[in-house]
Order: sequence, then structure tokens, then C-alpha cells
Amino acid sequence: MSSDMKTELKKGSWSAEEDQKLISYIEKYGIWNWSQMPRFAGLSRNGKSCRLRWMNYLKPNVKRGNFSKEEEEIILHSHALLGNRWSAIASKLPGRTDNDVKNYWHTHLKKRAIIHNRVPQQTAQNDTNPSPECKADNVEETRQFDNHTAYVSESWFTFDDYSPSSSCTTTIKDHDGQFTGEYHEAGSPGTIDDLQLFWDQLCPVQNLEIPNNHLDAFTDPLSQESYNDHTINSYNIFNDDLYNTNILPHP
DNA sequence: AAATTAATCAACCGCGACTGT
DNA sequence: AACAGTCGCGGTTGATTAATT
Repeated sequence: MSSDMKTELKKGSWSAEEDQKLISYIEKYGIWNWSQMPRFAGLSRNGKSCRLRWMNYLKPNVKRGNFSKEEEEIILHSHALLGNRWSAIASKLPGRTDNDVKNYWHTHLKKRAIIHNRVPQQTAQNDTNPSPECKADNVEETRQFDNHTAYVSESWFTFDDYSPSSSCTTTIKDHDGQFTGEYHEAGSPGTIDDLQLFWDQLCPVQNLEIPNNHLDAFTDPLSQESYNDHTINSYNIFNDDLYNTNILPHP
């Protein structure tokens, strides 16, 4: 027959025998080259298929089964901050893969944390001291809970001195659309990681690094005081407040 | 009980990043 | 600088299972 026939690679679901071949090979020789490995392991699969099978199902410590309430909260919170960066979100959940998190989001959580509209790099409209270099990145998010809806509107700003700040307003309404509360905060990111995240979100297209002058200022202990009102910490405090007032069920 | 629709999730695909030549 | 090979990510698909009519 044609060589096409000989080299034809299997697709679709993995059999128990294939799984065993992959496991035995990796246990014996480790992972050295996904695209070369299948023929040494006696598998008629391409490297990508092997890698996916190993990473998502066969690798030790991959967690199966239902997601806990805590895991759900981490996904919701992380997604609000990171968007569809499934791998980054999964790294916060030991044993969960990006594919699992992505699937779980689409099948269970999407409805609870719906709208996430990002309008990158628009000139800020309502700044009291408008600067031609001032940029805003607006995020609007709606979260549905049993008895309430939270409308979150957040704007991140960066000025020509590269110092970022944010302003976030959350309005809580009940079933009938009646206003029941509001939360407002403004400030700058907290930890170095938060700051990097902040910049990642602010400038995703340009893929900018943190400007050195800002990083220097941030890491200078004398200037720590000016970063006390942390955006992300405030977000957590905000969530705690919601829990404490029973607007959100305690995790 | 059968047919239809919805939910789930494993796997595929294309693309960009990275590395070595 | 240009190219090829590899890897990892995220969007999407499609087969299977569960729920509903």
C-alpha cells in the first residue's frame, strides 16, 4: 500500500493500551521531544496529541472530579483579573489543567461572571486635569447572585509619568432592579505581581514592560506609603464586605 | 419508550513565542 | 537575518451522555 497508509496517524479518543504505552515510555525515558517520542514509544500519534493526553490526563497529580467552592471562587476572581488566560488561572489551582478550567468556566461559571468589556487605550474622558498622555482602560462586569446583581465599572489610568491608578465603582441592585448599595475605591496596585498584572492588562497589545522609573519608585520603601490603597487588596476587602453583609454567600 | 435537545468535556487546530542553526 | 523545529496556549469542534419533551 501507499506510504500514506503506513504513516497515517491515529486521532480521537485514547485507548487504555495507548495510555499505557505513553505512561511506560515517559516513566522509563522521560519527556525529551514530543514530536519524536511517539515512534519510539510505539504510538501512531503525533506529538501534540501525546503531549495533550499526558498533560491533561496521564500526568501524576492531575485532579479529577468536581470543583470545590474555593476553586470556583479562585477561577471567578482570577478570570475577572486575567480574562481568558486559562493557563495562568490553572496555575493557581494545583492539579487542575488549563483545559479543565476552561471547560468548567464555559459550562458552569460563565453565567455567574458574564460581561467583561475591555476598551483599551481610550483617552480618558472625565479626568479633571486631562493630560494628552492620559490613557484609560475601562472594564465593565456584571455578576449575578441569587438575590442581587453587581454592576462593576472599573477604569485604569496611566499618565505621562507612567504612574498607574484605578477607579472602581460597584453598584448592587436587587431582583427588581432597586438600588441597594454602592462601593467605590481608587488607588494603585499592591504587590509587584499586581503591578505587572496591572500593566499586562493595561497594555496587552503593546506588550509593554513595567517602566523602570515606576518600578524603582514602587520598590523604594520610602514611597511604599503612597501605594497603600491597593486596587486588588481593595477588591478583596470589597468581597469580604459583601460576604459580611450576606450579599454574597460565604465561600 | 422513543425522539429531541442540552450539557459536558476530551481532543483537535491554528497561531505565536522561543530556540537553535 | 532567515528559516525550521518545537512547544504551549486558547478557540473551537464533535462524540458521548444526560435531561427533557
